[in-house]
Amino acid sequence: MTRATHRTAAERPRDWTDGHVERWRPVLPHLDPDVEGAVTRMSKLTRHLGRVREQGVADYGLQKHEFDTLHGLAGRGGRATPSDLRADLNLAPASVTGRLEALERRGFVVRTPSSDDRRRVDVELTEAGRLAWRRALDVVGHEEQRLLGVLTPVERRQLSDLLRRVLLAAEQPVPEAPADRPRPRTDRAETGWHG
Amino acid sequence: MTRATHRTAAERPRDWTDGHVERWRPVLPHLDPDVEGAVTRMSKLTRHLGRVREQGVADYGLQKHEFDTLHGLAGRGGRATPSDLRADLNLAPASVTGRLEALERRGFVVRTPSSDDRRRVDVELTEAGRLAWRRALDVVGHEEQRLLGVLTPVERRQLSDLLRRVLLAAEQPVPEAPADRPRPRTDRAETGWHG
DNA sequence: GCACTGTATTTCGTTGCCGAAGTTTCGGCA
DNA sequence: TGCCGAAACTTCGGCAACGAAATACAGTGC
Repeated sequence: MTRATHRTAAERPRDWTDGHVERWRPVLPHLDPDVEGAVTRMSKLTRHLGRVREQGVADYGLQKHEFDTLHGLAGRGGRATPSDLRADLNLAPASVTGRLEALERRGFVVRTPSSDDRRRVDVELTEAGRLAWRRALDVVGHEEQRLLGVLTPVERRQLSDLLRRVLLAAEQPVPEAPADRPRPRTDRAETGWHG
Repeated sequence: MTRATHRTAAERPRDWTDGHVERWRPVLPHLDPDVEGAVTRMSKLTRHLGRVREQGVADYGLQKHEFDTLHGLAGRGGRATPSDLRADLNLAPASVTGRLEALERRGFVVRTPSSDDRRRVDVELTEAGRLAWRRALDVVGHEEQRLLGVLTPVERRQLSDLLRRVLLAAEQPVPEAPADRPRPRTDRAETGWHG
């Protein structure tokens, strides 16, 4: 397995991104192929998993965003506030309302005004909701497992660790605020990130 | 670099995803934390870069999708067909039409019916378009470089290589159809992928 | 008690994306 | 030549996401 990295470049199998980056080299010689390659692949993979999820959960009568919402809710033990979901799902507040409304119509969640803080709303997974989520659940994990399964456990750990270092940099709002530049509104784009 | 993995868990800095995965462990003990961690981080990072791009190019009067379209066009040397862009940008045909129309209104591209094959349309970057693209370009690469820059060159290569192996698996429509399960329509989700 | 600031959620209007259907053109084949 | 399936692009209808503003409430200071 790890032997693969010792192959010569000629015999190493190429993926779509290799071609993509190669096409760009002459136009933008200054960019690092490995940076571009890694970023492109992450984007592609994310999209791919999204599509698979979409079509996978469709067999259970759910749409991707519906499943994701149920999933987020289940991750909080079946009870959460819209704000929690907004944070977990990285969504605009308005979107959460829309999703919950649709799910409520289908009988997958119930919204009840919180009694202790009446600004809040408690969202709860119904039995039907939990069931739908459960049924669709396996399908989703399978593709991730299948893809990441081509790596050895050690490599998977490596990958996850490398990404963590990158993400830590991303979560750091401003690594080196030189203060000499006003640095235009980084407000929502950065602070909303952790949420 | 592997030195970092030898830190004790206690002193290794944690990112958002660590908390996320940890929250899920009790609910779904069967999933591999490294798979989940890697996938989550890629998704997060992709989203993050998207937001940064959004707000970065806004300073040049562009929206993310506008820039991306110009970028794709520039990557083809300034000339392409809608189909090319559809493939490169991973978009539905209808979306390409919409984007190009908006860009044409702004004078960034020109669409002319191809003369040799009159089903086709030639899309060409205007001087104004190329200029807008050029101006916004640096801003975009910077964040990628900043984030991936926390890794050493060797690590970046490693990351890219690991991802290539994963992506190769993704591009493989179905590696091992077990045939014991009917495996519902994988049609569009998989074949449309390379496009 | 009352204004004030901040937070939680919803409503509203707009936008981009997508799937499906439609139109024109191409290429092969009789 | 004339037909027919496939291809390239567009139009159409609908949906989900977003930003901004509105609503409702909590907590604080006076």
